[in-house]
Amino acid sequence: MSTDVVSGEPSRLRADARRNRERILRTAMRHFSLHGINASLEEIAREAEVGAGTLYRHFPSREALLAAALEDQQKELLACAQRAGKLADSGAALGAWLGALQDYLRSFNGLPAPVLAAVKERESPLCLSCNALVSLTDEFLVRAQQDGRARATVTANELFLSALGIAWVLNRAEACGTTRQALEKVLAHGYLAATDEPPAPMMTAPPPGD
Amino acid sequence: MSTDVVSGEPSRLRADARRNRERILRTAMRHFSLHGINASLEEIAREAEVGAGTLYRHFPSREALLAAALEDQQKELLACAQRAGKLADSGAALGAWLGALQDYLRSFNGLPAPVLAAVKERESPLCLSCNALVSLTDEFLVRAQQDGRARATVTANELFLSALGIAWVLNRAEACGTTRQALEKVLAHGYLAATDEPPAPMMTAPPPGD
DNA sequence: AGATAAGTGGAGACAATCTCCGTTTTCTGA
DNA sequence: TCAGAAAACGGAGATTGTCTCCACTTATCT
Repeated sequence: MSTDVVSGEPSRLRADARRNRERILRTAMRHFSLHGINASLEEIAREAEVGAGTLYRHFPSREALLAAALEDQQKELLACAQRAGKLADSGAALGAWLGALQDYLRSFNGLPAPVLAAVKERESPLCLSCNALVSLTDEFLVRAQQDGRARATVTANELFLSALGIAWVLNRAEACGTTRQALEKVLAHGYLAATDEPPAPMMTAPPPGD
Repeated sequence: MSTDVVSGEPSRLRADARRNRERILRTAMRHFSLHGINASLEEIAREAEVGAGTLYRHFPSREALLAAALEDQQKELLACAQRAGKLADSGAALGAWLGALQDYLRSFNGLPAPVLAAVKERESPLCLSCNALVSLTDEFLVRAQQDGRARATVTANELFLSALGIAWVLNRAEACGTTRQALEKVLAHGYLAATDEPPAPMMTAPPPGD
């Protein structure tokens, strides 16, 4: 928000304030990467050489700081979405998007929790970007559904939340006997055998030749 | 552990110790139910009218207290497993088990987190029961796989972790646009259309007429 | 009843969050 | 260029929570 490097906004912040904000942000990114989203704010303030009050004035809550610290990764994610959107195969596009989402959710350890919280609490600083994530998921999903590549009864919300759940597990459980690929595959195909029961009263799947 | 009401163990605990343990446990169950697994231990001690030291001697960690407070629910879960095991339809049995698991994981708000942690940390007081949960999942899954009801490439670990992920989401997101049934369905069938691609190099799918 | 081992409780060390307000720094325009 | 006003700073301290330590109390055994 407030001051993008690129956007020409002159930033009404005083020079020292802008400097401090930047220091805090840089330090926060390091600490969140290193120690997860629960990194000590006190510690961040100390290392950025500002008082606690300064940190809290710039970023009134952990989530506000988190949101600011995630800006880069969000841009990266949007770029991935752009690329995925250009894939001809809508099923592959959806897969690519979900993969990118997993990457994003791994930016900081424990990130899925505040993201999930932001989905419901509409006042969260993360809320804006979260809604965007659900919307994007919706776009990819709908396109895949129109091509008969995704089940028609799945909603974007369900899919997004499931992806969040997987990300949460992987955040803590990687190398505990499972891989990201394995869980993504379960999410894609389910655990039931394909022949078990027609899951949706969907229109006859078109033959592979478009 | 230590003293089951039923098992005849005379309990080497002194009378006052046993009394205190019981008070703590009862209070803890209330607080965990009310405020989730992060309920203040200090508060629990105060309300149980014991010193902090007493609480920590009986239950050296939050997880130890949690494990003790969950004994009842675990019994209930095992009973469910018994019942599910008697179902003739192995697919339905697996579904019933996963449902019971969801119920269990909703005993206290936030429970999936320590359960997941316990899966990897082998010293956790919750570890024992967690391993049992994975084993049970395995039994149900294998049976369903033998009947061709579950995909052969899914492992119990993957399925259990996925269920944990869903439980985690539901713990916090129910009424945020999704229901438990919806997420369970996604887990069961996946998000891809059934015709998309044979998910496993499995033996030729039998024609719909069994 | 008296000895002794088991158990108690709460003071206190420590860590983290967040607020408040006296002080310092920047900005502005005369 | 230099006040004066406004903006921002920082850190002390209130608060809450976890966990330990040990002087004291209480149950148990003989």
